[in-house]
Amino acid sequence: MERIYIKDLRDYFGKEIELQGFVDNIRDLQYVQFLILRDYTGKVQVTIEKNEENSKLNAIVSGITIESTVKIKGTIVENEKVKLNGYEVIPSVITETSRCLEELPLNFKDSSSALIDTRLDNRFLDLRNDNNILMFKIQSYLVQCMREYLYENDFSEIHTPKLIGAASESGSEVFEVKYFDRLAYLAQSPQFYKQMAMSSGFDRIFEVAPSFRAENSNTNRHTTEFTSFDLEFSYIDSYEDVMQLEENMLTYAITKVNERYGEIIKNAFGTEVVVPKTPFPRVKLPDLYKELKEKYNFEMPSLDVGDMNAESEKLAYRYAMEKYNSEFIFVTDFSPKKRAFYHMRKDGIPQGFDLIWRGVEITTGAQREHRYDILKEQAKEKGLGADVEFYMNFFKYGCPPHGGFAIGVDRLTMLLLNIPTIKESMFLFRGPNRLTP
RNA sequence: GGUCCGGUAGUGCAGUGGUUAACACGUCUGCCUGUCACGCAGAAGAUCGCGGGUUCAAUCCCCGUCCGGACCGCCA
Repeated sequence: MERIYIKDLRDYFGKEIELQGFVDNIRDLQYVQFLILRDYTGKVQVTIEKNEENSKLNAIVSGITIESTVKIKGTIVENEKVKLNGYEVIPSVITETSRCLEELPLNFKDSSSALIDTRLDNRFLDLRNDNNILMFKIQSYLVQCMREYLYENDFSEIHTPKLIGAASESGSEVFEVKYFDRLAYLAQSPQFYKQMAMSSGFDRIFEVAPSFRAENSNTNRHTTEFTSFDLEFSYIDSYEDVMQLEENMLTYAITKVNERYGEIIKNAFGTEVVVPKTPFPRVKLPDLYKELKEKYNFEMPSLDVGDMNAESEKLAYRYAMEKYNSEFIFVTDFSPKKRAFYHMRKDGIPQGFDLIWRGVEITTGAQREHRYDILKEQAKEKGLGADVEFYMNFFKYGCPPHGGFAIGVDRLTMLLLNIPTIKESMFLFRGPNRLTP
Protein backbone atom coordinates (compact mmCIF):
# COMPACT_ATOMS: atom_id res chain seq x y z
CA MET A 1 0.00 0.00 0.00
CA GLU A 2 1.17 3.50 -0.81
CA ARG A 3 2.77 5.39 2.07
CA ILE A 4 0.67 8.38 3.13
CA TYR A 5 2.14 11.24 5.18
CA ILE A 6 0.17 12.70 8.04
CA LYS A 7 0.33 16.22 6.59
CA ASP A 8 -1.59 15.03 3.50
CA LEU A 9 -4.48 13.32 5.29
CA ARG A 10 -7.01 15.98 4.31
CA ASP A 11 -6.84 14.62 0.76
CA TYR A 12 -8.02 11.18 1.86
CA PHE A 13 -11.22 11.76 3.86
CA GLY A 14 -13.44 8.68 3.79
CA LYS A 15 -10.77 6.52 2.21
CA GLU A 16 -8.94 3.51 3.53
CA ILE A 17 -5.27 4.44 3.98
CA GLU A 18 -2.09 3.17 5.59
CA LEU A 19 0.03 5.25 7.96
CA GLN A 20 3.32 4.57 9.71
CA GLY A 21 4.99 6.41 12.53
CA PHE A 22 5.86 6.64 16.19
CA VAL A 23 3.31 6.28 18.98
CA ASP A 24 3.40 9.81 20.34
CA ASN A 25 0.92 9.23 23.16
CA ILE A 26 -1.85 6.91 24.31
CA ARG A 27 -4.94 7.90 26.27
CA ASP A 28 -6.62 4.71 27.39
CA LEU A 29 -10.05 5.56 28.89
CA GLN A 30 -12.80 3.27 30.07
CA TYR A 31 -14.75 3.07 26.83
CA VAL A 32 -12.38 4.44 24.24
CA GLN A 33 -8.69 4.52 23.39
CA PHE A 34 -6.81 7.34 21.66
CA LEU A 35 -3.46 6.73 20.05
CA ILE A 36 -1.59 9.79 18.78
CA LEU A 37 0.52 8.82 15.78
CA ARG A 38 3.49 10.96 14.75
CA ASP A 39 5.53 10.97 11.57
CA TYR A 40 8.00 13.61 10.47
CA THR A 41 5.23 15.62 8.86
CA GLY A 42 2.80 15.84 11.77
CA LYS A 43 0.48 14.08 14.22
CA VAL A 44 -2.92 12.49 13.98
CA GLN A 45 -5.33 10.93 16.45
CA VAL A 46 -6.29 7.29 16.00
CA THR A 47 -9.53 6.45 17.81
CA ILE A 48 -10.56 2.97 18.90
CA GLU A 49 -13.78 2.37 20.78
CA LYS A 50 -13.63 -0.37 23.37
CA ASN A 51 -16.11 -3.08 22.37
CA GLU A 52 -16.41 -6.71 21.34
CA GLU A 53 -15.74 -5.98 17.68
CA ASN A 54 -12.53 -4.07 18.49
CA SER A 55 -11.26 -6.42 21.17
CA LYS A 56 -8.16 -7.35 19.16
CA LEU A 57 -7.25 -3.71 18.50
CA ASN A 58 -7.99 -2.80 22.12
CA ALA A 59 -5.57 -5.45 23.33
CA ILE A 60 -2.83 -4.25 20.98
CA VAL A 61 -3.22 -0.63 22.07
CA SER A 62 -3.28 -1.60 25.74
CA GLY A 63 0.00 -3.45 25.31
CA ILE A 64 1.80 -0.91 23.19
CA THR A 65 4.44 1.43 24.65
CA ILE A 66 4.87 5.10 23.80
CA GLU A 67 7.55 5.73 21.12
CA SER A 68 7.12 2.29 19.60
CA THR A 69 6.53 2.39 15.85
CA VAL A 70 3.33 1.15 14.30
CA LYS A 71 1.67 0.60 10.96
CA ILE A 72 -1.99 1.51 10.89
CA LYS A 73 -4.61 0.71 8.27
CA GLY A 74 -7.79 2.68 8.63
CA THR A 75 -10.21 5.28 7.40
CA ILE A 76 -9.70 8.99 7.89
CA VAL A 77 -12.88 10.77 8.97
CA GLU A 78 -13.74 14.36 9.88
CA ASN A 79 -14.81 14.92 13.48
CA GLU A 80 -15.26 18.37 15.00
CA LYS A 81 -14.70 16.96 18.47
CA VAL A 82 -11.03 16.33 17.74
CA LYS A 83 -8.96 19.35 18.63
CA LEU A 84 -5.96 17.95 16.77
CA ASN A 85 -6.76 19.02 13.17
CA GLY A 86 -10.49 18.13 13.37
CA TYR A 87 -10.18 14.63 12.01
CA GLU A 88 -9.22 11.17 13.20
CA VAL A 89 -8.31 7.75 11.91
CA ILE A 90 -10.62 4.82 12.58
CA PRO A 91 -8.31 1.82 12.30
CA SER A 92 -8.99 -1.66 11.02
CA VAL A 93 -5.49 -3.02 11.57
CA ILE A 94 -2.71 -1.92 13.94
CA THR A 95 0.70 -3.58 13.69
CA GLU A 96 3.53 -2.89 16.04
CA THR A 97 6.66 -2.65 13.84
CA SER A 98 9.15 -1.97 16.62
CA ARG A 99 8.91 -1.70 20.36
CA CYS A 100 10.17 0.97 22.74
CA LEU A 101 11.62 -1.37 25.36
CA GLU A 102 12.60 0.98 28.15
CA GLU A 103 11.64 4.20 29.81
CA LEU A 104 13.05 7.15 27.86
CA PRO A 105 16.17 8.76 29.34
CA LEU A 106 14.75 12.21 28.76
CA ASN A 107 11.53 13.96 27.83
CA PHE A 108 12.44 15.05 24.33
CA LYS A 109 9.09 16.78 23.82
CA ASP A 110 10.16 19.55 26.20
CA SER A 111 13.73 20.60 25.41
CA SER A 112 13.94 22.72 28.54
CA SER A 113 13.24 19.70 30.74
CA ALA A 114 16.72 18.23 30.21
CA LEU A 115 20.21 19.69 30.33
CA ILE A 116 21.99 20.12 27.01
CA ASP A 117 24.51 17.45 27.99
CA THR A 118 21.77 14.88 28.66
CA ARG A 119 20.18 15.84 25.37
CA LEU A 120 23.42 15.37 23.46
CA ASP A 121 24.08 12.02 25.15
CA ASN A 122 20.71 10.91 23.80
CA ARG A 123 20.72 12.97 20.64
CA PHE A 124 18.85 10.35 18.58
CA LEU A 125 15.91 10.83 20.94
CA ASP A 126 16.37 14.56 21.39
CA LEU A 127 16.09 14.95 17.63
CA ARG A 128 12.58 13.45 17.71
CA ASN A 129 11.49 16.80 19.11
CA ASP A 130 9.24 18.56 16.58
CA ASN A 131 11.33 21.72 16.54
CA ASN A 132 14.55 19.80 16.03
CA ILE A 133 13.19 17.98 13.03
CA LEU A 134 11.90 21.29 11.73
CA MET A 135 15.26 22.95 12.32
CA PHE A 136 17.01 20.51 10.02
CA LYS A 137 14.36 20.82 7.34
CA ILE A 138 14.95 24.58 7.43
CA GLN A 139 18.74 24.22 7.44
CA SER A 140 18.50 21.87 4.49
CA TYR A 141 16.34 24.33 2.59
CA LEU A 142 18.58 27.28 3.43
CA VAL A 143 21.62 25.48 2.04
CA GLN A 144 19.61 24.31 -0.97
CA CYS A 145 18.74 27.94 -1.72
CA MET A 146 22.34 29.11 -1.40
CA ARG A 147 23.41 26.31 -3.72
CA GLU A 148 20.64 27.21 -6.13
CA TYR A 149 21.82 30.82 -6.24
CA LEU A 150 25.35 29.75 -7.02
CA TYR A 151 24.35 27.24 -9.70
CA GLU A 152 22.33 29.97 -11.36
CA ASN A 153 25.47 32.09 -11.34
CA ASP A 154 27.65 29.48 -13.04
CA PHE A 155 29.37 28.10 -9.95
CA SER A 156 30.30 24.42 -9.68
CA GLU A 157 30.50 22.41 -6.50
CA ILE A 158 33.84 20.74 -5.82
CA HIS A 159 35.09 18.34 -3.17
CA THR A 160 38.52 18.88 -1.67
CA PRO A 161 40.47 16.49 0.58
CA LYS A 162 40.07 16.64 4.33
CA LEU A 163 43.20 14.58 4.96
CA ILE A 164 46.18 16.76 4.26
CA GLY A 165 49.93 16.29 4.41
CA ALA A 166 50.98 19.64 5.80
CA ALA A 167 49.38 21.90 8.35
CA SER A 168 47.76 24.57 6.22
CA GLU A 169 48.57 27.77 8.10
CA SER A 170 49.99 28.01 11.59
CA GLY A 171 49.93 24.33 12.43
CA SER A 172 48.83 24.96 16.00
CA GLU A 173 45.15 24.55 15.36
CA VAL A 174 44.98 21.39 13.29
CA PHE A 175 44.26 17.83 14.40
CA GLU A 176 47.00 15.31 13.83
CA VAL A 177 46.01 11.95 12.40
CA LYS A 178 48.09 8.79 12.24
CA TYR A 179 48.58 8.12 8.54
CA PHE A 180 50.31 4.75 8.08
CA ASP A 181 53.87 5.39 9.25
CA ARG A 182 53.65 9.19 9.35
CA LEU A 183 51.38 12.05 10.36
CA ALA A 184 48.58 13.70 8.44
CA TYR A 185 46.26 16.53 9.44
CA LEU A 186 42.55 17.20 9.22
CA ALA A 187 41.78 20.17 6.99
CA GLN A 188 40.87 23.25 9.00
CA SER A 189 39.75 24.99 5.83
CA PRO A 190 39.62 24.26 2.09
CA GLN A 191 41.29 27.62 1.50
CA PHE A 192 44.36 26.44 -0.39
CA TYR A 193 42.39 24.00 -2.53
CA LYS A 194 39.76 26.58 -3.40
CA GLN A 195 42.58 28.79 -4.65
CA MET A 196 44.15 25.88 -6.48
CA ALA A 197 40.88 25.57 -8.39
CA MET A 198 41.24 29.23 -9.39
CA SER A 199 44.74 28.53 -10.62
CA SER A 200 43.33 25.55 -12.52
CA GLY A 201 40.92 27.83 -14.34
CA PHE A 202 37.72 26.56 -12.65
CA ASP A 203 36.66 30.21 -12.39
CA ARG A 204 33.75 29.86 -9.93
CA ILE A 205 33.51 27.10 -7.34
CA PHE A 206 32.00 26.32 -3.96
CA GLU A 207 32.12 23.53 -1.43
CA VAL A 208 29.95 22.53 1.52
CA ALA A 209 32.07 20.33 3.75
CA PRO A 210 33.43 19.76 7.24
CA SER A 211 36.26 21.83 8.67
CA PHE A 212 38.22 20.77 11.74
CA ARG A 213 39.72 23.12 14.32
CA ALA A 214 41.84 21.86 17.19
CA GLU A 215 40.95 24.83 19.36
CA ASN A 216 39.94 24.44 22.96
CA SER A 217 37.06 26.82 22.47
CA ASN A 218 34.20 26.74 24.92
CA THR A 219 31.51 29.11 23.72
CA ASN A 220 27.98 28.88 22.37
CA ARG A 221 29.24 29.29 18.79
CA HIS A 222 32.38 27.14 18.48
CA THR A 223 32.78 23.49 17.61
CA THR A 224 35.82 21.43 16.62
CA GLU A 225 34.05 20.14 13.50
CA PHE A 226 31.68 22.34 11.59
CA THR A 227 30.13 22.55 8.16
CA SER A 228 31.73 25.26 6.12
CA PHE A 229 30.01 26.81 3.11
CA ASP A 230 33.03 27.96 1.14
CA LEU A 231 33.30 29.65 -2.20
CA GLU A 232 35.88 31.25 -4.42
CA PHE A 233 35.63 32.99 -7.79
CA SER A 234 37.90 34.58 -10.38
CA TYR A 235 38.45 37.80 -12.30
CA ILE A 236 37.20 40.07 -9.58
CA ASP A 237 38.23 43.73 -9.41
CA SER A 238 38.19 44.03 -5.65
CA TYR A 239 36.81 42.51 -2.48
CA GLU A 240 33.73 44.62 -3.08
CA ASP A 241 32.77 42.00 -5.70
CA VAL A 242 33.04 39.32 -3.03
CA MET A 243 30.85 41.22 -0.58
CA GLN A 244 28.27 41.81 -3.31
CA LEU A 245 28.11 38.15 -4.16
CA GLU A 246 27.65 37.22 -0.53
CA GLU A 247 24.94 39.75 0.22
CA ASN A 248 23.05 38.76 -2.92
CA MET A 249 23.31 35.06 -2.15
CA LEU A 250 22.18 35.49 1.46
CA THR A 251 19.33 37.79 0.52
CA TYR A 252 18.15 35.32 -2.11
CA ALA A 253 18.27 32.41 0.33
CA ILE A 254 16.70 34.21 3.28
CA THR A 255 13.91 35.53 1.04
CA LYS A 256 13.06 31.99 -0.01
CA VAL A 257 13.32 30.61 3.53
CA ASN A 258 11.00 33.36 4.68
CA GLU A 259 8.46 32.55 1.97
CA ARG A 260 8.31 28.90 2.88
CA TYR A 261 9.04 28.94 6.61
CA GLY A 262 8.62 32.52 7.88
CA GLU A 263 5.33 31.94 9.71
CA ILE A 264 6.36 28.49 10.88
CA ILE A 265 9.62 29.84 12.31
CA LYS A 266 7.75 32.59 14.14
CA ASN A 267 5.44 30.05 15.75
CA ALA A 268 7.99 27.36 16.50
CA PHE A 269 11.04 29.43 17.44
CA GLY A 270 9.45 32.73 18.40
CA THR A 271 11.70 34.71 16.11
CA GLU A 272 11.17 36.78 13.00
CA VAL A 273 12.91 36.02 9.70
CA VAL A 274 13.99 39.45 8.51
CA VAL A 275 14.69 39.62 4.79
CA PRO A 276 17.72 41.91 4.41
CA LYS A 277 18.03 44.77 1.96
CA THR A 278 21.08 45.08 -0.28
CA PRO A 279 23.60 46.52 -0.13
CA PHE A 280 24.43 45.63 3.45
CA PRO A 281 26.10 48.51 5.31
CA ARG A 282 29.89 48.53 5.17
CA VAL A 283 32.10 50.12 7.78
CA LYS A 284 35.83 50.42 8.21
CA LEU A 285 37.02 49.08 11.53
CA PRO A 286 38.64 52.36 12.69
CA ASP A 287 35.44 54.23 11.80
CA LEU A 288 33.36 51.63 13.60
CA TYR A 289 35.41 52.11 16.74
CA LYS A 290 34.95 55.87 16.55
CA GLU A 291 31.20 55.33 16.37
CA LEU A 292 31.13 52.78 19.17
CA LYS A 293 33.10 55.16 21.36
CA GLU A 294 30.80 58.07 20.61
CA LYS A 295 27.53 56.19 20.83
CA TYR A 296 28.14 53.54 23.48
CA ASN A 297 31.35 54.70 25.15
CA PHE A 298 33.02 51.45 24.10
CA GLU A 299 36.78 51.18 23.80
CA MET A 300 38.79 48.20 22.63
CA PRO A 301 41.59 47.08 24.90
CA SER A 302 44.50 48.76 23.11
CA LEU A 303 46.34 45.53 22.30
CA ASP A 304 43.41 44.33 20.25
CA VAL A 305 42.81 47.37 18.08
CA GLY A 306 42.76 46.18 14.50
CA ASP A 307 40.55 43.25 15.39
CA MET A 308 37.13 42.63 16.91
CA ASN A 309 36.03 40.87 20.07
CA ALA A 310 32.71 39.48 21.26
CA GLU A 311 31.56 42.79 22.71
CA SER A 312 32.46 44.87 19.68
CA GLU A 313 30.65 42.36 17.46
CA LYS A 314 27.51 42.75 19.56
CA LEU A 315 27.81 46.53 19.50
CA ALA A 316 28.42 46.50 15.75
CA TYR A 317 25.07 44.76 15.43
CA ARG A 318 23.38 47.35 17.62
CA TYR A 319 25.00 50.11 15.60
CA ALA A 320 23.89 48.54 12.31
CA MET A 321 20.33 48.24 13.56
CA GLU A 322 20.15 51.78 14.90
CA LYS A 323 21.85 53.53 12.01
CA TYR A 324 20.91 51.34 9.03
CA ASN A 325 18.07 49.16 10.32
CA SER A 326 20.18 46.24 9.10
CA GLU A 327 20.87 42.98 10.90
CA PHE A 328 23.95 42.52 8.74
CA ILE A 329 27.07 44.63 8.62
CA PHE A 330 30.33 44.21 6.72
CA VAL A 331 33.41 45.29 8.62
CA THR A 332 36.57 46.02 6.63
CA ASP A 333 40.06 47.42 7.17
CA PHE A 334 41.30 45.05 9.84
CA SER A 335 44.96 45.14 10.82
CA PRO A 336 47.27 43.07 8.59
CA LYS A 337 48.64 41.53 11.77
CA LYS A 338 45.24 39.96 12.41
CA ARG A 339 44.61 38.66 8.92
CA ALA A 340 45.94 35.71 6.95
CA PHE A 341 48.98 36.15 4.71
CA TYR A 342 46.96 35.33 1.59
CA HIS A 343 44.68 38.36 1.93
CA MET A 344 45.56 40.98 -0.65
CA ARG A 345 46.69 44.30 0.81
CA LYS A 346 46.39 47.75 -0.65
CA ASP A 347 48.39 50.49 1.01
CA GLY A 348 48.99 48.00 3.80
CA ILE A 349 45.28 47.41 4.40
CA PRO A 350 43.91 43.88 3.98
CA GLN A 351 41.35 43.75 1.19
CA GLY A 352 38.96 41.65 3.19
CA PHE A 353 35.97 41.75 5.49
CA ASP A 354 34.04 40.06 8.24
CA LEU A 355 30.29 39.79 8.03
CA ILE A 356 28.48 40.22 11.34
CA TRP A 357 24.91 38.96 11.61
CA ARG A 358 22.90 39.53 14.77
CA GLY A 359 26.09 40.24 16.65
CA VAL A 360 28.04 37.16 15.60
CA GLU A 361 30.73 36.78 12.97
CA ILE A 362 29.44 34.45 10.27
CA THR A 363 32.00 35.06 7.54
CA THR A 364 35.54 36.06 6.77
CA GLY A 365 36.19 36.91 3.13
CA ALA A 366 38.77 38.66 1.02
CA GLN A 367 40.34 39.30 -2.29
CA ARG A 368 43.34 36.95 -2.32
CA GLU A 369 46.88 37.90 -3.16
CA HIS A 370 47.50 36.16 -6.50
CA ARG A 371 50.83 37.81 -7.35
CA TYR A 372 53.60 35.36 -6.55
CA ASP A 373 56.28 37.76 -5.36
CA ILE A 374 54.00 39.72 -3.05
CA LEU A 375 52.39 36.58 -1.69
CA LYS A 376 55.81 35.09 -0.97
CA GLU A 377 56.78 38.24 0.90
CA GLN A 378 53.61 38.14 3.00
CA ALA A 379 54.10 34.47 3.81
CA LYS A 380 57.64 35.17 4.93
CA GLU A 381 56.42 37.99 7.14
CA LYS A 382 54.10 35.51 8.94
CA GLY A 383 56.99 33.07 9.31
CA LEU A 384 55.66 30.54 6.79
CA GLY A 385 58.07 28.64 4.58
CA ALA A 386 58.24 24.98 3.56
CA ASP A 387 54.67 24.26 4.64
CA VAL A 388 53.21 26.54 2.00
CA GLU A 389 55.57 25.70 -0.83
CA PHE A 390 53.04 23.50 -2.64
CA TYR A 391 50.54 26.33 -2.33
CA MET A 392 52.97 28.97 -3.63
CA ASN A 393 53.32 26.94 -6.84
CA PHE A 394 49.69 27.69 -7.72
CA PHE A 395 50.75 31.28 -8.43
CA LYS A 396 53.83 30.69 -10.54
CA TYR A 397 52.15 29.81 -13.80
CA GLY A 398 49.46 32.44 -14.19
CA CYS A 399 46.51 32.75 -11.81
CA PRO A 400 43.44 34.94 -12.19
CA PRO A 401 42.76 37.62 -9.60
CA HIS A 402 40.21 36.07 -7.28
CA GLY A 403 38.49 36.13 -3.92
CA GLY A 404 36.02 34.27 -1.78
CA PHE A 405 34.61 33.64 1.65
CA ALA A 406 33.33 30.98 4.05
CA ILE A 407 30.09 30.81 6.01
CA GLY A 408 29.57 28.53 9.01
CA VAL A 409 26.34 26.67 8.24
CA ASP A 410 25.70 25.68 11.85
CA ARG A 411 26.19 29.23 13.06
CA LEU A 412 23.90 30.46 10.31
CA THR A 413 21.19 28.04 11.45
CA MET A 414 21.67 29.02 15.08
CA LEU A 415 21.26 32.71 14.28
CA LEU A 416 18.39 32.28 11.84
CA LEU A 417 16.30 30.38 14.41
CA ASN A 418 17.54 32.17 17.52
CA ILE A 419 18.87 28.92 19.00
CA PRO A 420 20.98 29.61 22.10
CA THR A 421 23.91 27.34 21.26
CA ILE A 422 25.55 25.72 18.25
CA LYS A 423 25.39 22.43 20.16
CA GLU A 424 21.71 22.35 19.27
CA SER A 425 21.94 23.67 15.74
CA MET A 426 24.14 20.89 14.40
CA PHE A 427 23.21 17.26 13.95
CA LEU A 428 25.97 16.04 16.27
CA PHE A 429 28.11 18.49 18.15
CA ARG A 430 31.86 17.97 18.44
CA GLY A 431 33.74 19.90 21.11
CA PRO A 432 36.89 19.68 23.22
CA ASN A 433 35.04 17.36 25.62
CA ARG A 434 32.61 15.69 23.27
CA LEU A 435 33.35 13.02 20.69
CA THR A 436 30.21 10.93 21.15
CA PRO A 437 27.67 9.81 20.15
C1' G B 1 43.44 27.93 27.90
C1' G B 2 41.21 31.82 31.71
C1' U B 3 37.28 33.37 35.31
C1' C B 4 32.87 32.05 37.78
C1' C B 5 29.13 28.20 38.82
C1' G B 6 27.31 23.24 39.26
C1' G B 7 27.10 17.34 39.82
C1' U B 8 21.12 14.26 44.71
C1' A B 9 15.59 8.39 41.63
C1' G B 10 14.73 7.78 34.30
C1' U B 11 14.53 13.55 33.69
C1' G B 12 14.61 18.42 36.10
C1' C B 13 15.32 20.21 40.75
C1' A B 14 14.79 20.99 46.75
C1' G B 15 17.31 19.93 51.19
C1' U B 16 20.10 18.47 55.78
C1' G B 17 26.71 17.33 60.19
C1' G B 18 22.52 12.45 63.11
C1' U B 19 15.55 8.87 62.51
C1' U B 20 11.97 7.37 56.51
C1' A B 21 16.49 12.55 51.48
C1' A B 22 11.23 16.46 49.65
C1' C B 23 8.74 18.05 45.02
C1' A B 24 7.38 17.99 39.68
C1' C B 25 7.38 15.24 35.22
C1' G B 26 8.07 10.23 33.59
C1' U B 27 7.31 4.72 34.67
C1' C B 28 4.01 0.73 36.71
C1' U B 29 -1.02 -0.84 38.78
C1' G B 30 -6.13 0.20 39.43
C1' C B 31 -10.22 3.44 38.43
C1' C B 32 -12.50 6.86 34.92
C1' U B 33 -18.62 7.54 28.88
C1' G B 34 -14.48 11.20 23.49
C1' U B 35 -9.75 12.27 25.65
C1' C B 36 -6.80 15.96 23.39
C1' A B 37 -0.54 18.60 28.18
C1' C B 38 -7.07 13.90 29.88
C1' G B 39 -8.28 13.27 35.09
C1' C B 40 -8.24 10.55 39.99
C1' A B 41 -5.99 7.00 43.57
C1' G B 42 -1.91 4.11 44.81
C1' A B 43 3.09 1.88 44.08
C1' A B 44 8.04 1.19 42.62
C1' G B 45 12.36 3.87 41.75
C1' A B 46 18.64 7.35 44.73
C1' U B 47 26.05 3.25 45.92
C1' C B 48 23.49 11.93 47.02
C1' G B 49 29.88 11.90 40.38
C1' C B 50 34.60 9.32 42.10
C1' G B 51 38.93 9.05 45.74
C1' G B 52 40.90 10.70 50.24
C1' G B 53 40.58 13.70 54.86
C1' U B 54 38.17 16.08 59.39
C1' U B 55 34.43 14.01 62.89
C1' C B 56 31.49 9.57 67.57
C1' A B 57 28.81 10.39 62.85
C1' A B 58 29.66 13.30 56.05
C1' U B 59 25.15 13.47 50.69
C1' C B 60 26.31 18.13 53.59
C1' C B 61 32.69 20.73 55.86
C1' C B 62 38.04 20.37 53.62
C1' C B 63 41.55 18.55 49.66
C1' G B 64 42.16 16.10 45.09
C1' U B 65 40.05 14.21 40.68
C1' C B 66 36.57 13.44 36.70
C1' C B 67 32.37 15.41 34.15
C1' G B 68 29.29 19.48 32.80
C1' G B 69 27.39 24.77 32.28
C1' A B 70 27.86 30.37 31.53
C1' C B 71 31.05 34.17 29.89
C1' C B 72 35.96 35.55 27.80
C1' G B 73 40.05 34.31 24.39
C1' C B 74 40.76 31.74 19.44
C1' C B 75 37.31 31.70 14.82
C1' A B 76 33.12 29.99 10.71
